[in-house]
Amino acid sequence: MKIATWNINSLSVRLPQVIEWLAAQPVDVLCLQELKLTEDKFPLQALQDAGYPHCAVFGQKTYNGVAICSRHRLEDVQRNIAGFEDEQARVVSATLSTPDGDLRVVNAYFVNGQEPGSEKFSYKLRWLEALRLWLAEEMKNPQPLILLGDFNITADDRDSYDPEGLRETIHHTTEEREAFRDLLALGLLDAFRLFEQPPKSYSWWDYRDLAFRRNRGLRIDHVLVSQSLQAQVRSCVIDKQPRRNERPSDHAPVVVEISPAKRIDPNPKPLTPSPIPGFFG
DNA sequence: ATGACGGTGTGGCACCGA
Repeated sequence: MKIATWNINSLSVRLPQVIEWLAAQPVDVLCLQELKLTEDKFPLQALQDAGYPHCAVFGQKTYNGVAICSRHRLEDVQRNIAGFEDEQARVVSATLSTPDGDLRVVNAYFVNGQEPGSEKFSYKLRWLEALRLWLAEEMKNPQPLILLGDFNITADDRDSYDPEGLRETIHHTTEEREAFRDLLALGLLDAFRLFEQPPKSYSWWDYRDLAFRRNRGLRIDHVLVSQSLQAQVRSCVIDKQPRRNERPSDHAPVVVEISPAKRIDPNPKPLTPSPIPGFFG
């Protein structure tokens, strides 16, 4: 089971790249952020034709917008954070129903925050706290959960091309990193850091100043899994390939692979006797 | 220090992203 997250910065513009990427990386579930379109403009047919008939879409005009596109059925679709009034379409969650069991998928486009001290920054902190409180309730459910998307936060200095020069600037502030740690404290793990990774691994690069070519980037797109899934996480990688496209998104997709849970067989078959005489003495 | 790049909107630029 492969699940991906990708901020595509306008689905209208990036649809051909999304379809092309899915052909090369046929993940089971693709979580998209920054659709920048309303639901009536969502290219459902194209995704169905690509093998993703189950799409939970939460859009709005101009900004934001998120979607979960899946090969498997999606149930109990929820929009935004329960108990938090929000004009902006930033979260869509659904229960992924597979033969190997259910998984709650929470796809989020976190608030950017612009600049510490700004009105948008305080909105970011309120949004983060609301998310934490809501997920604390969600985590009481025994089913495994995955929280993924564009977090707009570097978890620590390894996630930034210039941690010293950018200290306490947006995506690097103590408040944001504390909010990230508070999410982990709910019982979630940063899937990317479960594995050895190439140094200077980033998921976003500014369009300007040849930032991608110079690898001046940030890792702000994250995959967090509930602890019960830890033993099943096989890999977590950033796919830089689509960032090399002609008119790319500024973000690269992140792909996590999760193996099915090993179940204890309640009726194990008795061991068959060896056909080789005398093998067992 | 600033702007650079790219997307959207009903525009002649401003706003937003990160």
